[in-house]
Amino acid sequence: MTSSKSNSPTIRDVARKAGVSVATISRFLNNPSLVSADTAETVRSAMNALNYVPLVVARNLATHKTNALGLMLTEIQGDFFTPMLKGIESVASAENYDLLISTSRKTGSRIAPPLGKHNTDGIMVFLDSLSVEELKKLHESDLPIVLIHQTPPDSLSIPCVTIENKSASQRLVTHLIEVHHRRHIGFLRGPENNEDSYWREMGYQQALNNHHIPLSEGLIGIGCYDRSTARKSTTLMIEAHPEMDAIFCGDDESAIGVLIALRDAGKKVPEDISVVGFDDELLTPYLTPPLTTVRAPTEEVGKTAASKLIQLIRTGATDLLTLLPTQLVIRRSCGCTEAPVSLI
Amino acid sequence: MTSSKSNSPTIRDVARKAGVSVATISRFLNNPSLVSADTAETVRSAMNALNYVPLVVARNLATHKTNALGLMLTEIQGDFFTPMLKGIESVASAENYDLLISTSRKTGSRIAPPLGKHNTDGIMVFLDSLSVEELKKLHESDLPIVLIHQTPPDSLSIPCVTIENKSASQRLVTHLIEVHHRRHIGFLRGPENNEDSYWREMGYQQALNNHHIPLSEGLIGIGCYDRSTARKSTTLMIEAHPEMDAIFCGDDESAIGVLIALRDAGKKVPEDISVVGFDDELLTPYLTPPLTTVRAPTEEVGKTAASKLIQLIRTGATDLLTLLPTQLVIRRSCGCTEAPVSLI
DNA sequence: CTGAAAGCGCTTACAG
DNA sequence: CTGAAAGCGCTTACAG
Repeated sequence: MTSSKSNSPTIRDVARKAGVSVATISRFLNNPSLVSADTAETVRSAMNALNYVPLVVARNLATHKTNALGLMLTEIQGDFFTPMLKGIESVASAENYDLLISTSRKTGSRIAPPLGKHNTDGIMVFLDSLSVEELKKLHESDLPIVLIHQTPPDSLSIPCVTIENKSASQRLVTHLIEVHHRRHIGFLRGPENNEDSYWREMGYQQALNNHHIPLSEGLIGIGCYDRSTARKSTTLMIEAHPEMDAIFCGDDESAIGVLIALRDAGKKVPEDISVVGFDDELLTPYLTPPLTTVRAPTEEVGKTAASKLIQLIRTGATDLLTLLPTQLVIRRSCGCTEAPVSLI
Repeated sequence: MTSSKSNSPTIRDVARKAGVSVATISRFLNNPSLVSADTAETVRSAMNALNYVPLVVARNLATHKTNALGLMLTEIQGDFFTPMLKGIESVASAENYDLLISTSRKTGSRIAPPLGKHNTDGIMVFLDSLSVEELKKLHESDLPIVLIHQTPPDSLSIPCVTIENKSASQRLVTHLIEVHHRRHIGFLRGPENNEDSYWREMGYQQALNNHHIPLSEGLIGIGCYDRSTARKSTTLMIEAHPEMDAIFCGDDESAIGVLIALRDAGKKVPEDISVVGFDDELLTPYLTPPLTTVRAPTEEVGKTAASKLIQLIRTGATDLLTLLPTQLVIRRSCGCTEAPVSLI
């Protein structure tokens, strides 16, 4: 016989059964050291007998916490998503936070935004899933926020965790120059305003500069992190610049389009032209030839973002910028001839 | 100046500002038709002026709902995960449910289970992320549950959504027999007790039976939905059964291991031996040769599971079993010689 | 159509 | 170490 209408026992039922006050039950739940050993034992068995589970929403209302972390993204897709979420979930659950996921597509005209102070203790914002205005508004509401793969807009100082793009790109392009003696190296940009792409381009420029190779606008192609744009851009570039002997793709998806365009144009990779990418997507070892690229530590990004957010929630502060290291993955599309790698 | 300590305005603040009672605000929020047009307008502008957002936990406590759907899984990984989650998220958010994700790894000794009545209106359980006992307990607590890719244990009648495995497998094996004239067809099982694998094997048997090909235990190999187990199994099988001229892999991951084992053994695919898989993972078109397989409608599974769960929550009932259709994807590893498919 | 009031199940000063 | 009581911000019969 419980006192509530629903079949779940409440803290009151446990208190009655244990012969103590609800305050004591609450203390036992939140800070067992506050109750005597005897009482603790009584409470424990009463809880077991009733199969009691505290109702989190009641606790949340009383404490003004939600114990939930939010993750905001534009779309659930792509190779990065699974490892990133895996990283986030692992630290969230280790720290006893629920994880709330939301996609920013349809922020239509609902009264409450999908994620905010009302249902979350803090949120992670992936790429530009939120407009600057929305971000500003949330930030001004004092909601703890951590940005992922995107630095904050001008005036806002919001912590950000992302990856090291420039130096890896520079090393990769340097590899093309020094090891494979490429001099006419193209670059395929990512979408407009994409920061990863920006820094990858900076690394590319730096490598060329260091080797006194002049930049050529004609060797910079438009990309969108997608295959078909890359394919078209590549076709145009090789027509205009037949001397091009390497292409650094802003990402692996583009690299796939590039490989196809080159095949169609009768160019051999890597004999005639080197192709390298960025991201190390799962399928890159299976491409023909296997793609030389840069591995981004995406799961680590997820973990770090969640950790920083929790730190921000708990202490009110955390590092403003965390740059996670990336790593060259040399396969064959650059011109190297490794022993065949086992894919298992 | 708000009445609460936190900086967020409460329903009380809005009521004061609008010069009405909190009940009216609440009504406006939940069922605007209950308030007069005039009042509605006043309330609306008061809400806007204060930038009011209802605190969901308070509402949840009052209504005894959480407005959240839970998703329970063993691990965040694999090709299926992203599309499944995408499907789930799309219907959850369309129906205004929050989505809570939890991994069952560390159900250690915490007081509350990660997902349950206390934080969720209902949950989806993927594969065997919950023990039969846990499932039973949750089900007895009257929590709405939908199983994904797994039928309920004996006594429990819990709705389930999964895919059609048997007939697709049968068609695929029939294709090997009728089109490519294979007679010594091996099968690589998935993990013990995996239902998908069980039905795939049934389809395999059925196809053989229909063509009066005797089953041979020696042609059934052990797999675990992973590459290296499949590789080892295959090596053993072809040694013992050099006459084997086709292998139906319980899944695509295994198919990768099989292809490697066959390459190492000097067998040509598909000339000497056909290889087909199941799942249609993203990288299968890039394998050598491109893999013939079966496409599972994973995003659809996610959508359907979420829809059924919501229906169950709202009406108290839904279909006990939903079987989503699958589709053959013929590429080259079976022996077919299609025109090369553009990968864009 | 609207308001006053009780209640949802917790937590947490405040006393003792 | 423990209890009584107020409060968290909503919703919802109950009256009117």
